[in-house]
Amino acid sequence: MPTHQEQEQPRRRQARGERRIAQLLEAAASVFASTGYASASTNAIAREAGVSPGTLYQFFPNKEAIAIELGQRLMADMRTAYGEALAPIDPATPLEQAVAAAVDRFIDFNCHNPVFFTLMHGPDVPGRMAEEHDALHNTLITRVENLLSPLLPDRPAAAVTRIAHVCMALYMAGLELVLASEGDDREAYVQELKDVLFRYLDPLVGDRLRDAQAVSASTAVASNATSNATSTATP
Amino acid sequence: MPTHQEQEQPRRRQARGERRIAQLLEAAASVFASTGYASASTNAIAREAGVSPGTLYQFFPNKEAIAIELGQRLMADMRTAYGEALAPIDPATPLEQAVAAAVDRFIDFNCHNPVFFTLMHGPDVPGRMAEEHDALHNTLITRVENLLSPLLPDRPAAAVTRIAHVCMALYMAGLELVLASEGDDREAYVQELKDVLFRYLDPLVGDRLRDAQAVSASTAVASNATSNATSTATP
DNA sequence: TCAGAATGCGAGCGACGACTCGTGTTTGTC
DNA sequence: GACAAACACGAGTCGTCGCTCGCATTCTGA
Repeated sequence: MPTHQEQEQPRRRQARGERRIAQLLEAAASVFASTGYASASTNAIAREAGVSPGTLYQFFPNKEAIAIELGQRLMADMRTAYGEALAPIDPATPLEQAVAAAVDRFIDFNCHNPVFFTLMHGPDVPGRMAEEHDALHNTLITRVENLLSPLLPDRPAAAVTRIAHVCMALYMAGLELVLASEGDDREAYVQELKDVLFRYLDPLVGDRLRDAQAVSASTAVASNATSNATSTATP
Repeated sequence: MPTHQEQEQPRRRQARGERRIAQLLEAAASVFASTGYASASTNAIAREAGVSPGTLYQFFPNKEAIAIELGQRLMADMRTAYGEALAPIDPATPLEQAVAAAVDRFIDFNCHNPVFFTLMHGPDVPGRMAEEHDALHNTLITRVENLLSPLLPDRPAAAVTRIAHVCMALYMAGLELVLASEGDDREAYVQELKDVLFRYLDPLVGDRLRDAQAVSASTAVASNATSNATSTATP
């Protein structure tokens, strides 16, 4: 009597199949990003990928599984892309630079993967998709908490959590503006987002890091940042 | 030859009909708020209102028209509720209080009309609904611009517009957090939102208002209603 | 070489939702 | 009371969408 495995055994995929899966996920990313999850039809995804509806269901049991798999791959990409960006909290670097660096990385990732924002922000996520959504959100919240807690040693945990939620919400709001604009406007919005986060957090951090920030404190108010646009990669 | 009116003439409504319309709009508000616009079915709205699907279509040509009418009534409500809250920019009151008052009013309205946020924020708005959506958004943006422009006389118009967009985005983000929480948490988030907006705007307003407040600014500005800020404001 | 698995197709099924239509009831007006 | 218009009903139509099924084609391993 063989082992009766009720779960689906992972059917052996050929190289062709893996290619199709990548193709389908890319198509799904495109369709999701342009029309949202709920409005995206599986037929449209299959058409975008250049295959038949039946072929799509050879690799995914249902529409939700496509979004789940896509979300997981995006999370993996994000971890490898800048997983270490949030982890180390260097108390030596001034807050303004830390915020700017974090924002730059996040924005960069989301500009290259616009689906991510759609899946994170879309309210039209049924069933198990919502769990994935929440899990992802909570992961990010926890990260921000870990980043903030050394800077806010005096606050109760609930306050730190709340501040983390506010930071996430502010970031998502700014990201929406950034993704909706282009060119110089986009860079300007990025700068505004940095300003918002920095000015929000700076008074909370208090006098702890005040001395380290003394270098660039005076330039914060009067700077007009519309001219220099060469945002080269900072080493 | 009689006047061939291709457009639908407004059929004479009885009192019963007006009551039904209000009933249906209330039901639609409930269903939209709980499930979103796209996921809401007209049958569910009719059921919520306690009427048949056919009755619903006696008063609205289609699903979109329900949302349109609902949005227009909400806008009217908002205008009467605190239409004057944004209009007068009293330069004597400190920025912090002005921001707090505006936030309190907006939050209050949205807590009593949760549909408003759904219709404003939902990405699932097809066809003509999007126009209405944009129109409403632009109206609010313009209001914020008019509020800000006297405070930012030195900035170019594009910068003021951008700042207004940022303020709106920040407000919407904060509102989402507020609506998702309850009790003390909700009040705490309201306070955070006020802090965010104030800290963002305060450095922008800069030393201009600081002087004006010390001098107890001349009330000459308060009388003009829609003066399109002639950028050469003589200090 | 060849059995069997993986891949691919696309017409079609079942469910659901926006909307209609024929019919009956209530209301305003003469 | 009579007539028309407004109101109300709910079973039914039509289109869409997620998903299936039978069958053809390609690949793998022995």
